[in-house]
Amino acid sequence: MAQVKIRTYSKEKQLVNERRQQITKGALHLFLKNGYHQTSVRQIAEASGMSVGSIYHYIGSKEDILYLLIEEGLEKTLSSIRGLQEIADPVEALSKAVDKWNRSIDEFQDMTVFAYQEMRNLNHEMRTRLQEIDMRAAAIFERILSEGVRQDKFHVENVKLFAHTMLVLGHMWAFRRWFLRRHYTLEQYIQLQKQLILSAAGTAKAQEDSTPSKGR
Amino acid sequence: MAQVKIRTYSKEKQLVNERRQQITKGALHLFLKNGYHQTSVRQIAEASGMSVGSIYHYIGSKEDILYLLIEEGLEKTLSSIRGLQEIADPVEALSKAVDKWNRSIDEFQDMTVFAYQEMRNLNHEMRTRLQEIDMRAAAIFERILSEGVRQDKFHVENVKLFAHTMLVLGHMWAFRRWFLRRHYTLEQYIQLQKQLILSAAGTAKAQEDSTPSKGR
Amino acid sequence: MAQVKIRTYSKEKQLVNERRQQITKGALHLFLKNGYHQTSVRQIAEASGMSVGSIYHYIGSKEDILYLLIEEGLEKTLSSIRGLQEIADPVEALSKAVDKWNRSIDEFQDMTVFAYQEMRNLNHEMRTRLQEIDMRAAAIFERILSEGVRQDKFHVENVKLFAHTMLVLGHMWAFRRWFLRRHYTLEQYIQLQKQLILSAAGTAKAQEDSTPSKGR
Amino acid sequence: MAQVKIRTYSKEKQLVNERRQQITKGALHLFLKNGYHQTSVRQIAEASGMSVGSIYHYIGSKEDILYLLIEEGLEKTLSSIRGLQEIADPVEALSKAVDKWNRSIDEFQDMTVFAYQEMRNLNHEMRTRLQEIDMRAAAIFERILSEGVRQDKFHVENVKLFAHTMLVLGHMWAFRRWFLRRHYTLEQYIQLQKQLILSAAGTAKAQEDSTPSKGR
DNA sequence: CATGAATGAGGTTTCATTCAT
DNA sequence: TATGAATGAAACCTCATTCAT
Repeated sequence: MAQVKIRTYSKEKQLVNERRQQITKGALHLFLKNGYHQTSVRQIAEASGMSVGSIYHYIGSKEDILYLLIEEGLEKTLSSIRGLQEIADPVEALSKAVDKWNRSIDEFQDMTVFAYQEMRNLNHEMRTRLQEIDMRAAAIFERILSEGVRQDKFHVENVKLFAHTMLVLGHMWAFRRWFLRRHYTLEQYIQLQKQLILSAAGTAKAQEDSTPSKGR
Repeated sequence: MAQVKIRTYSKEKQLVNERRQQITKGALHLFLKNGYHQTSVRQIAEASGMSVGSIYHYIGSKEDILYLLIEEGLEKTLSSIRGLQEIADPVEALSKAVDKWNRSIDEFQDMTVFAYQEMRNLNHEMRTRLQEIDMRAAAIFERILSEGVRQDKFHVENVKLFAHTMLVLGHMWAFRRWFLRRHYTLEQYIQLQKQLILSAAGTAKAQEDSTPSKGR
Repeated sequence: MAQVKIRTYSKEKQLVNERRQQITKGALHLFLKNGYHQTSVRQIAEASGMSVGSIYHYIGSKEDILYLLIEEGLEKTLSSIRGLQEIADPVEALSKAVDKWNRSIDEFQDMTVFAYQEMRNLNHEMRTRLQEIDMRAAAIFERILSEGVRQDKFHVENVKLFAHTMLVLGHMWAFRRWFLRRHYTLEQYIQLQKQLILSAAGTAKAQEDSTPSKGR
Repeated sequence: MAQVKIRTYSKEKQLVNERRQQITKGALHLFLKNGYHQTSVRQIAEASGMSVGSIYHYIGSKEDILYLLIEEGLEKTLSSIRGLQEIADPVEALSKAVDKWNRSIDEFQDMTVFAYQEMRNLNHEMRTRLQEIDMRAAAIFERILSEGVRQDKFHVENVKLFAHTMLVLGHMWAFRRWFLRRHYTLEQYIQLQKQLILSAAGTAKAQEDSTPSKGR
């Protein structure tokens, strides 16, 4: 749970945050386009309108940039499903969760794929910290599912695994886009995954839902 | 569908294949452990008992090694589920497919994760070629599912997507092992995913299966 | 003989001296531990509780800090033997001089070694200025020796060289400590060098001195 | 006593030695003129007619170059006094030893000063290894002195320290050349140090020697 | 007087690939 | 066929110094 410490020579928190934003903003496009290793710090400097020296004034290493970028991406993705566990009806909550989650992944699809690919370049501590963010997303799904099970609306044997599976089915939209985009629109994908998830959760809703749309 | 052409200065097909095997075998461990970019051709040469010069005699670039390695890995993973579409009973076939697929992923988990992470370093043609292999795996699931739907054993709206989802749920065991291994054994995972898939497929079997085991 | 001029933007001599003291005090430990080149101005700023900007307010360059530091060190080392030429008996004076000199070197051994190693990084003028300090130490020995020769107590052909040799034999305790400390205590070293010097100076005292102690 | 291992990608010992010679030869002038830190590997590459890449084919780091250079210098300096302990007459042997040693130092004076200054930039193992070479020189002096003491020609209380002192008095000619060259020729210096050493060694020879020459 | 953000040249080292042997 | 020496561009990162505030 301990925060990842990133070296900076500045003591002004405000400025540090600003500049780091500037750096990650500049790096984002380059990283997504060319990958972490194929992007040089000089390029990042140029793209973010700073000098190389200044960059190292606010971060300790190139790795730190990668970390900050992914962290920010995960947090953003996560924020879309915050508060969904407050919805009273579990079926509705789950349905909305799938919806929001998939749209969020769609919005940050590049980032999502990127995270899968480049997280290996982070040290253990950083990776652990990012996995924690991931687990916070799972926890939201988990609570919805648990409530549904308690209300006997869902029949899910292992809530934790089910939650993670939902997470991954969202990610799938991003990392298998080379296939999915050829066959489905986001709307269709959401619709279909919703059915799959609800029916796997053993709810009657799944059947009703399946009639209208006709996939492709 | 066109084959990826890899440069070689040798004309003896037999020898070329042998040497390429030798190269990928040497590279495998290094790539999995340190990643593609962190592995140098010199290291690969050492590990495979060849000289750097010889390596470039049989391949055209470092990228080619990456390609060969992943291709081989995917083929191996795929081969575990070959022939399953021959099974008459779709429910049994699907159940077996999930079983085999997950065990196969488990066996090649490093390779699976690696493929997710490093495929970005391949050029378009190579990536396309590897995706085709992937689709062949999906096709097997697809045929099983289609047959089940035809026999009215499964109620799956979109067979293609369902097949891909099954693929990904297998991969998930590899790329989320940091989480899954802490909570489940492979057996438990297979059991639980089988239930999820069968129940999502709308088969009665799912309910029966769920009663005995109690997850964790 | 001209003083080395060091740039400052301040006109208050008092303050300049104070701040320079502060700087060299902060730099001392770092320079001795990590060397001149391996120490950054930022580190010095931190260690001396000043900002980088302030440092450059009172000195002109990093080189200046090196100069001030060594100058101060040499002056301190020198001050231990000041006034010894006043002693009437040349034999006693010489003996005391060796004693004091070696103890002084021992006290500032890190500084002594450091001066040998890093003086090369100073410009010609600075180096010359520091060599003058060195010669003042030699001059003290020289006067003692000359007086001894005049009184026919010493038989030294070249007084100047002998004086410098005495200086160096003191330094030796510092820059060969990796060897000397393994075999001798400071007391033993002083005792033995005293004998060597007195006997080289052709005094009878040397023989007497050599009998009691048995070195090691 | 263990050899310092220096990385190389070549297995041909002959070639490695040749190229390392080439490197150190190129570095020598630059190091002596500008110092270790002020010399870049790029400069060394140019000076030695190799590419930067090639340099790193034969050494592991810049530090290694420094080590090789100093080692070679010390060995050369040492070789001048090899075999002197074979001389039967200790007085003659010692006299010759001082002579040879000082001339050797004179020949390699830049290297000698350089070694004093830059050895701090080597790691512990390397430094230790170089000190061993130093001790081999001392051992030669030691054996001569011991033999003289056995024959009652010398009266030296601590032979080991005396030997080291002789070493240092030689070095002194190099690192105090800024002073010594102004006042003495090498011949004079040798003459005077010979007297000092012989008289400190308590031999009658010293007195005889002192009469003819008149120093300056 | 005091600060510390900003700079950009330059440091060491690595590496995929070629080519003469 | 096989070798591995050679290359040189480019990687990440540091640092003394300045100057606007």
